[in-house]
Amino acid sequence: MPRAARVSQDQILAAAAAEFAERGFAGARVDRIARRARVNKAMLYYHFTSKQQLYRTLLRRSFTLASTRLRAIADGNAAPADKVRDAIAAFASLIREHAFLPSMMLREVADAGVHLDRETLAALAGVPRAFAAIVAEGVASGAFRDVDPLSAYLTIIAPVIFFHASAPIRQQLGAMHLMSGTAAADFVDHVQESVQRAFAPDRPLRRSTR
Amino acid sequence: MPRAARVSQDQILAAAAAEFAERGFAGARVDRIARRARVNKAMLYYHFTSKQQLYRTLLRRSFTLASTRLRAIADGNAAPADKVRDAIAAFASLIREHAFLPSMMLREVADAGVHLDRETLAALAGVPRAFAAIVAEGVASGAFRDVDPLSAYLTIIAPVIFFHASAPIRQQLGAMHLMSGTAAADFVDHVQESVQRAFAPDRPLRRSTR
DNA sequence: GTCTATACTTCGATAGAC
DNA sequence: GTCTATCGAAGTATAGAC
Repeated sequence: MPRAARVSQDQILAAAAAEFAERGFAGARVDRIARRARVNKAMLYYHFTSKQQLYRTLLRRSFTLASTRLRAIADGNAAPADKVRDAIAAFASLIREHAFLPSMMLREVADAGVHLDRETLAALAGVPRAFAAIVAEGVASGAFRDVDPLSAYLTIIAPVIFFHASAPIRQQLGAMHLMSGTAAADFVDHVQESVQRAFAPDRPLRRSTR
Repeated sequence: MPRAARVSQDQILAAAAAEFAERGFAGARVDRIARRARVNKAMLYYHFTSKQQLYRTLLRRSFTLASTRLRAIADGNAAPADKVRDAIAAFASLIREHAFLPSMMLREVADAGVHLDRETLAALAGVPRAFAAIVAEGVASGAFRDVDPLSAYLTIIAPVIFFHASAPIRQQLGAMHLMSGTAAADFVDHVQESVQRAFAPDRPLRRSTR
């Protein structure tokens, strides 16, 4: 692919990510995406079939990346508690790299996935699947109490996503003196610590040799 | 207010709640709201000034109700751990009564609160404020370890909202054999249990007399 | 209070020149 | 590959009869 085309495509994807995160699929305006990408609308439609395809491309890439990284952690040989710690850190890292993800995820969840095709939905499902493998391993080995893997996933991913996506509204409430602030790093620490305690078995085992 | 008007207004509010929850503010169509309410569009604009006012009215009512109930729990004389339990149960109850809330909250958080006026934002802020009072009391009395009240709130409200709002997409993933299911009651139990463990002090105190 | 009809605007997408 | 101009559909909101 020629360099110029690649540049345009990346500009469009970055602009679309920002627009979709801020406004959602229905609220996003193709004109605004083109303007933000500094290309005209016809150029956008030259590279991408439709608003929907642009949207799907963005999410599919992120889901695949998240899934790959999480699977690598799950397949490692660390203790389950450490894998969970690493998984939470991995979510936080991914969000730092793909700042549009939290907002887009909240919106797509609320939209029941209607904008996603089969392939993108499958990529999405790979994330909880990989995380659940970690939890199941920990439960089986006695490192965790008997927690439901999917519930465990949701109690972790929801706060992390929600915290990041809610930064703007929390900032606004802060400016109105209606809410105090919490730093992102402190929040991730809180989740890390809370999850370790929440998953710990009633009579903690001595860490087994591996 | 005449009975007929009241009926129309309630029909419109109920229809709007469903439409906004399914599609979000930008995706919601006034025509669809009117059709769902079985009134025509002019009737809707007779009772409500605009799509936006309808939206705000819905959320302000829910926020105020949530805030009132939570404040009642916070002001009670139960032990902090029990107040937290009651608060989580109260969130679950409110959601059962206002099924549109989880989805609308996710969307509004992603939208940074742009559709809300000052009054509605203040009502929203009352919810974490009331919950934080419970946590602060528990931390002060030694019933909880030193958790940040706002972080504590987010780690509870996010999973509860996310779980409910994600029911449709999880069901779809289940139908595609990409994810297994979890019952709502089981999930609330998981949150209850996890939070008690996450908040517990390192050396649990004997329950103090009051 | 309730309706039909429609004004006015904005959007996604495309045509066609270069 | 990139542009300007524009089409047709769909949206919010209102006018005005009853």
